Amino acid sequence: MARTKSFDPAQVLHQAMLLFWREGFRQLSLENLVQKLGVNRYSLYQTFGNKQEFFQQALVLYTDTVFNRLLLPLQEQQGKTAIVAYFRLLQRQLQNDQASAGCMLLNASLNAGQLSEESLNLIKASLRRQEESLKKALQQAMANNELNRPRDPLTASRFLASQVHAMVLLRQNAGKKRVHDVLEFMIAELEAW
Amino acid sequence: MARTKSFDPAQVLHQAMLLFWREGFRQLSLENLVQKLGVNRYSLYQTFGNKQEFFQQALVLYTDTVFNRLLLPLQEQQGKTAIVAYFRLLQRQLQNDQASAGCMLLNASLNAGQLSEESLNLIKASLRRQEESLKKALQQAMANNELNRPRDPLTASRFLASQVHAMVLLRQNAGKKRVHDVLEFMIAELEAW
DNA sequence: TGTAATCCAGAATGATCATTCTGAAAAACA
DNA sequence: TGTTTTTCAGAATGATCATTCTGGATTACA
Repeated sequence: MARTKSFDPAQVLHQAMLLFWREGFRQLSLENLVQKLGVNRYSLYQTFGNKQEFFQQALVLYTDTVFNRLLLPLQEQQGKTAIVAYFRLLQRQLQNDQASAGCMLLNASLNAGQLSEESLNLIKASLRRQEESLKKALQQAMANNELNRPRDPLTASRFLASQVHAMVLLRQNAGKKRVHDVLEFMIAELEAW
Repeated sequence: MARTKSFDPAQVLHQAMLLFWREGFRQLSLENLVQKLGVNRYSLYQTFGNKQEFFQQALVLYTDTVFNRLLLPLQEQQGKTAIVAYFRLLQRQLQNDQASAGCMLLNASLNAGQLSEESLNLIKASLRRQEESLKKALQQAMANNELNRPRDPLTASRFLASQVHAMVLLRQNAGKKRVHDVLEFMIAELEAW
């Protein structure tokens, strides 16, 4: 009866996610998407909806496969160990080439005016989850007497989240080596907490 | 002989700088500039050149009046005192309403693809100057034995510059109070160096 | 092999953008 | 007051964008 799709939607969405991640919603034109994905314009509309909806699906995929995966050490380990493991995993991820595109969530939130309400909500929820995970680990660390001096867990978790954002931002403007050195420095500071 | 301009170019450039700072090069259309500046389209072209050149002049103005002014404590004071004074001045500046637009240089560097080579050079030079100023102050601090343990001045200066960027970025996504608390936390950490 | 559904390429549409043009209004100075 | 230069408002131009349309090509199944 029906002709089959000549492309795999999941694979195309993954490629589109990498493109949206690097170029941003507004900068990446549909013309570019058609060319770089090798998929017909109209097929993209039929499969993924309009550009906003397409971006939203890419954002969800990014959150699931990149952002949340990075948070795993904070859920699998305890206290200060978990926090250091989180930064170590970040260190490894930032050495990937695609990390030079920064964080898709942060990039998107800086261009909030272009996004749908739905996308903004997803971004906010993800960043809050990051902060919450850090706060929980910090509370454990303090309960275990793992810190040299007491710190307010809420403010400290926001501080640490900011540190992560700073490293991701640095990766967008600088080379791998500089990021590696600064992040090692940061981990050393954290070990001395 | 000639009719006089009905606007003050310096004042208009200042307003344009605030707009470019908040909206970014691409997002801010000439249509918007004409409306919000209250100056005729053609007059803008005659006075400031095309959009790229207009943006470049706004960028220079920002660097002179905002970015470099923030670096003054690092040149006027010595060692650790200078660094803390720098963060304290940052704290004050970030409480201004216009600070919710973040840093024009960082915003621009994240959309590097849209900018002229000239603008990119100005941004790079400014960020390097920030790093250099911090490094000099750190070297003084270490020479004066003001730090509890030794740190590599180059990496530490890059770390501190990243801290500043993180606070500016945070200000774009969060309210004044949260920024204030996290920055106070950061200064307390720095005092314990 | 015929048919029916879906795919696809490129053109068409309408919006927005940066830039330039045109022609009339304004104002400084003689 | 008249001349001359610049200002200014809005239209014109040409590019790019998201989205939709059209008409033929493709392919699964009967």
